Amino acid sequence: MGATLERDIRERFRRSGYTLTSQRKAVLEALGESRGHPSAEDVYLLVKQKNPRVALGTVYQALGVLEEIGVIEAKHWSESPTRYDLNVGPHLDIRCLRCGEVSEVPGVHFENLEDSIRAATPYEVTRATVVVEGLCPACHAEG
Amino acid sequence: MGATLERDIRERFRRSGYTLTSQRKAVLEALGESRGHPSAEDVYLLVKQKNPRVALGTVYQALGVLEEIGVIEAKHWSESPTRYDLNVGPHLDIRCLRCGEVSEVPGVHFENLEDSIRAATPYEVTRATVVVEGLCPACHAEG
DNA sequence: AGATGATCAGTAATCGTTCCTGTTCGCGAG
DNA sequence: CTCGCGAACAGGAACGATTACTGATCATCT
Repeated sequence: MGATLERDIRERFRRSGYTLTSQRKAVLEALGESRGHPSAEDVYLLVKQKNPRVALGTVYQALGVLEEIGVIEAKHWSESPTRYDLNVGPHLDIRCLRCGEVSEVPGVHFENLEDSIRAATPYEVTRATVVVEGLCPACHAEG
Repeated sequence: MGATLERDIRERFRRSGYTLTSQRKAVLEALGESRGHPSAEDVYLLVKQKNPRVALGTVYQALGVLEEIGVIEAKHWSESPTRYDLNVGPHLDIRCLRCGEVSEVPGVHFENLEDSIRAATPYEVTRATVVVEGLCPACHAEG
C-alpha cells in the first residue's frame, strides 16, 4: 500500500467522522495482502492471525465503514458470499461458477457505460457494478 | 405472456430434460403478472394465492431450474434478497438503496460490453449482469 | 395397471450477516 | 494528567434467505 493511498484513506476517514482504529487498519492490510477477492470470513481469518481477539462482527462493521467511505468495493455474486477488494478504480472481475475463483478481466473499460446510465435515469447513481460469471479455462476443459 | 414466448419456454424445457410442471408454470405466471422484480418470497405469495399447498422450497427450486434453462434472470443486490424477472434480453435495472424499489433504466445497451468481455477473458462467460444502485428521485429529495 | 424416476410439500438445518450487551478505547475538556 | 463521554469492540445470540432432507405424489413409459 503506497503512501499516497494511505494519505487518501486517512483523509476519507477524517472527512467522514469515523475513526481509523487498529482493527480497521488490520482489515485494510488484510485486503492489501490477499491477492484474490476475499470474503468477510477470509478477511477475518487473516486479521485473526495477528490479533486473535478480533470478532467477526467487527470485521463486518469495518468492511461496511470502509465501503461507505469509498475505500473498498463490495461485490455480490450468486452462490458466494460477498467479496471485497481495495477500490482501485473501475475494473472488471469474473468468477468461475464451478471452482469459485475470482480473477480480473483486463482491458475492458466501462466508464462511458456509467455515464450513459446517469444520463438515462432520474436516479442518483451511487454504484454501478458489472458482475460477470462463467467457467474458468480449467473447469471448462473438464466439461 | 405471448404464444411465441410460451413455445420457446416449452422448447427449453424439452431440451433440458426438466419437466414443465404446474408449479413451474405457476411460478412463471407469477413472474409475468408482477410488474416489479419480485423476490422468491414475493413469487411464493403470489403462487400461494392460487395453490395454497405450494412450498417455498418448491418455488426456490423452480426459480433455479428456470434460471438454469435461461427463461428467467436472477439479480443479486446488496441489502436485498435475490430478485427475478423474465429474461427479455439484456436490460438494466436500478434499485433504490433507501426504499428498495427496482425500476428499469431505458435506452442503455451493453451488448458490446458483453462482447468485449468475451474477447478479453479466457473464461467461458455465461452471465454478465450490470447492477446499478442509487437513490430514486423521491428518496433523494428527502435528503 | 405397475414400475421408476422426477418433483413436491413440509420442515429442519445451514450459512452469511446483523444485532445486542456489557466492556474497552480514544479523545477532548477541564 | 485524568475524568467523562461517545465511538468502537468482543463475544455471542438472533435473524433472514436459502438449501437440504424425508417421505408422499406425480408423470410417463412399458
